[in-house]
Amino acid sequence: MTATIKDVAKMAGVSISTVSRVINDSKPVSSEIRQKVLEVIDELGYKPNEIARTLVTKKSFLIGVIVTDLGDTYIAQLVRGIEEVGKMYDYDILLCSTYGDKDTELKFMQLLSRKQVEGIILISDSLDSEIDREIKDFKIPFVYLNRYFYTEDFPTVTIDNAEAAYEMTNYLIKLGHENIAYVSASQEEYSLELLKLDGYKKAIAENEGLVENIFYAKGRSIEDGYEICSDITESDNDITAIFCSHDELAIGVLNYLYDNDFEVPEDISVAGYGDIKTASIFRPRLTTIKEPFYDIGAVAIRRIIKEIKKESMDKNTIFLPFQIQKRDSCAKI
Amino acid sequence: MTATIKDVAKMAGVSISTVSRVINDSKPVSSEIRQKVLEVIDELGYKPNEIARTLVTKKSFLIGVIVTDLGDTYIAQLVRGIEEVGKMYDYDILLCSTYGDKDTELKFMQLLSRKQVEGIILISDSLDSEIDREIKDFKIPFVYLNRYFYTEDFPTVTIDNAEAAYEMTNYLIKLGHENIAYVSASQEEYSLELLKLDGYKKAIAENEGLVENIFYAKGRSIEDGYEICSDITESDNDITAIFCSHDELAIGVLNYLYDNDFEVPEDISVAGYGDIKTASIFRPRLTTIKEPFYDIGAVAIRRIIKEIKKESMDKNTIFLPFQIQKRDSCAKI
DNA sequence: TTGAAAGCGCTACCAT
DNA sequence: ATGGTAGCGCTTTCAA
Repeated sequence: MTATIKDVAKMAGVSISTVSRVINDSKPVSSEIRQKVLEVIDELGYKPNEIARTLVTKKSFLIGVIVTDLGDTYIAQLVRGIEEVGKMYDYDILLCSTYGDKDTELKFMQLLSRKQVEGIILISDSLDSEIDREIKDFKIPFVYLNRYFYTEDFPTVTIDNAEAAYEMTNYLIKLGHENIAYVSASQEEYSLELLKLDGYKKAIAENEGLVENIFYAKGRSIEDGYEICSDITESDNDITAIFCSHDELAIGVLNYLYDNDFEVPEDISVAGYGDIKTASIFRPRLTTIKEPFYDIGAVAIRRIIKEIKKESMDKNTIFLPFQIQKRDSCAKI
Repeated sequence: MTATIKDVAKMAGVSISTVSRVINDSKPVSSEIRQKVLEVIDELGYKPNEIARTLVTKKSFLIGVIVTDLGDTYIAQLVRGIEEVGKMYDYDILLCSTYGDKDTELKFMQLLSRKQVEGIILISDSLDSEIDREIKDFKIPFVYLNRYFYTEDFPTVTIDNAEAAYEMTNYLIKLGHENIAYVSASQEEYSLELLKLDGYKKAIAENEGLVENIFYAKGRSIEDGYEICSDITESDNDITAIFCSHDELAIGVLNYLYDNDFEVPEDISVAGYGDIKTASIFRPRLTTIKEPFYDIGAVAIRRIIKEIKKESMDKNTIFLPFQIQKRDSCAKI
């Protein structure tokens, strides 16, 4: 079997306390003995059992991360940020995918709690009151991340969505566009869509002569964008720019335009929201709002670790800066 | 503090053994006592500490997964397969990203071993002899996954790459193409590129009158594909189809063609390899070889779990079926 | 069917 | 500076 601290102690002719001291550097040990112990450790290939260690110290150095689907590139980016910063503080990530199912979400929360994670980051599309109760019971640091809803109920990190949509709309206006369509994904309550829409409306309102052209897609997928686009091109308000509330929608729009022989940006400009990976690969490259997914993940776990270490508490919602990523899909009229 | 088995025992007026029995269903317990215990568990919100449990049972239900970068969509797909099948057997995933660094790779191997994972899946771009030694020491189930090299040294799961390239080339030939360029990523030893190239060569050789047109890109990124494409279009052998050894290269090629006013597939056909997510989103949709990444991950962890459970041993290399994914980027000449 | 107790591998406290 | 030992929360003999 694998060597334990006992084996090391025996073979080195010292007590297990001493061995513990050298591997943890917790108390002074005479250099000869330390030397000897180190040798034995090397010889035996001894590796401390972190499970046993956790049992006594209560520190698992584990953070649970529950996601809907790693296949979403923005989620993968979030997890990258979480993981990388976590590692900086010696924390490991325990990963669970729900694929949107609320029951598994809850199940994983419990599972992670039993596995003694020191914190949980939940990335999910929708809010849930059950989660609320559950997480309060655990009383471990918790952060809730998502791209679709806003909430004050949970600690979260996000960007100022209204401002972002406002700036993008203004950018389009400055480019000379007078008929700017806005494609929203839904009208649900607490939806970030509402905030984004406000930004768009505000910009339109501030510019005399401009009117709102709002379209509601069925959802927020590429297909939904594709579908709504026919409505837009067939509407009689000579639209010259389409601003979509999600990159996925924008890519659907781009695809529709491509398939129907519209030139982008010559005939029509298209802007997205998010800057998912595909946005920069696609031709034409998508002008979009860069949501700093990696950073959001990084800040989220940083927040959790701070709370674990009982350092200064951040406020519930942390806002990160965004950027208007100007690329090829938008041009002057 | 959180309730322990002791608290439950005390409050239910039974021994901890009895409580253990009811939560594990390991031995018969009279139904009244079971009832009582269950009530107390519910009241206290007791959840067994999996760490303590692991310490005695030696079963952590943890599998370590070391990846280069979750940002690669194919890796995300692999991990999805790993995670989902893992969960079916109650296994959780401990995730580590190396970003290609060999030292961290090794560090994580050790870390995971100390965290008592029951198996390790390593997804990495290159082989390493140090890993070899390390993993033999641990003697826990191990699978090595990658897209670039072949090896008999480690258990792995892959597709028949030579056959895949052979079939794709044949498909192009059947489409009427006579001057088919092949874009390879490198000429390194043990590289899968060699196998793929063999497939291409074989197909060309079997068809009288056809000649090889092989181009070597600098690497396997989108940029590399973009770059090499100018060589191809400027060569004097009237190329009508380009078969790239990676989707990323193909997308670079597509982008170059787009930027230089070539029509795909009208002027030139382009085929990829891998079927990464972007391949199906892109316009034109990329014809490519579908590597079943999700399934590869799934089979990999299945193999590990089999080994943990000491079920029948698979052979070292498991081959999965692939598919020629016919889309819009390739057409009859 | 139930309970007592040993022990998993380790840390941390108390002695010396 | 070093050793002995209790105990972390649990499972698993062994007795009763």
